[in-house]
Amino acid sequence: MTAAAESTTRDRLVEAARELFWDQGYRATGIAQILKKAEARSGSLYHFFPTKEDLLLAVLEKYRVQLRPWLLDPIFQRVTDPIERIFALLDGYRQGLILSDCKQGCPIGNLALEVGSQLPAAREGIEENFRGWSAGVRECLEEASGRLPEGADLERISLFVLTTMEGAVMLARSYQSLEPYDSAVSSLRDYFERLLEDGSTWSAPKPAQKGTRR
Amino acid sequence: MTAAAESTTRDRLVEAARELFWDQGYRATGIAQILKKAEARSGSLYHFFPTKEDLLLAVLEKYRVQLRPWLLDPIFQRVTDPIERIFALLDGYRQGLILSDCKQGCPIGNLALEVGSQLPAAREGIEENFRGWSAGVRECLEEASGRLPEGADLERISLFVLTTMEGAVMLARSYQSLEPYDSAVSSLRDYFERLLEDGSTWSAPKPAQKGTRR
DNA sequence: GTCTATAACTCGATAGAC
DNA sequence: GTCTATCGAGTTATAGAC
Repeated sequence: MTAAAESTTRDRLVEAARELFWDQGYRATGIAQILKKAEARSGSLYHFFPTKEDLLLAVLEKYRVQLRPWLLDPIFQRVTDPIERIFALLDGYRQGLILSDCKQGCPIGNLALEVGSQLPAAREGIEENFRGWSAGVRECLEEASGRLPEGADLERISLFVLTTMEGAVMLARSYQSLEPYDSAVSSLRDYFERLLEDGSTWSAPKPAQKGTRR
Repeated sequence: MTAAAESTTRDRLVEAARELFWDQGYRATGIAQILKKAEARSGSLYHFFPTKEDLLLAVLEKYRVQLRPWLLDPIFQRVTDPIERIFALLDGYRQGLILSDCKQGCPIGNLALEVGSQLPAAREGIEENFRGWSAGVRECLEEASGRLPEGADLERISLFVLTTMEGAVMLARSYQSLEPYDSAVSSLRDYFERLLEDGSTWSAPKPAQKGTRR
């Protein structure tokens, strides 16, 4: 096993499964479809993954490992203000909705509702992903803690950001519209402004997105 | 019709499908399973519903029709304060999580992520259900509008409540714990308290707030 | 590790008698 | 409107050669 970047059969299988599970869901994706996309044969797949569920676990592990380098780090590098980092993260999901015409949402959230209650090992992988995501938000909050009310429950707020994102993505997909997403983010922004106003020098909120505002 | 509700085959099929879709999801539920639970044969099912998707649409229609008499009205009757009605509604979902050991969530939310992007007719039924739910919340907000900041965007807040509920249920199931649910509801409560105690005008995010004093 | 072939089963849906 | 019988396709997974 070298550290080189050549795509192994295993990698192609996991990546193909990742994309298809995201597009169609876990059950709606057949093994045959994964094999075709990965340009592999069933013998290879079952050599690496005894069952389809094991493949799902590998997908969740990939998400977990790539969370920082692929999702958080690029945003944290581009945006410096810790609070704006949170909203930049949310804007990333907004871009995903735009690119998919509001059809694709959060891959972890999809799996959470589809298989989270039925496949215990997968549920754990999902929980780990959520914990990693909210930990990223929490770091932002800690950096901005001076501007937040003293004693603010940062863990609670970071969970609230995740809650809002997942709920908002669900509604955007269900309404086939960005409106409920923008609406929810605006509400979250409003909440943050009311939090920040409490103690602080924080001023001039950025012109977020043009949601449904009256 | 006697007072004792005699269940028609059609009703039993829809109810069996509703429960199974809620428990297991749409794809994970087989026709055979539905037939067994409903004590019916495939000839009957396909007499009423040409496809499995048509059965799903009937389930969504049932949810839509029963939303007020089964979900909203009992709560509105029991709780009078309009803001507390909203939190009583959220507490109802909490009870559902407790009863199912955090395994069952919102049946509409589940279907939204599983089939919302793939079955357009089902997506419409899901959207209708969400609209009905948030309209119920909106009525509460209108009743409490005197206590909210002037010009508050009630539509946006009602969508935010729905967003929070759906996101919170997802996290509770994923964490197998009520904690993230309670956490999110606490955050929403905090938001409402900040809105309610704000006697001044709606301070929703504005491009440039200048000299806003409270 | 990868290949082909296929087992064993379930799926949604249909046909036609009654 | 309900019954039995079943179709054809699709499913996950396996066997065994290379």
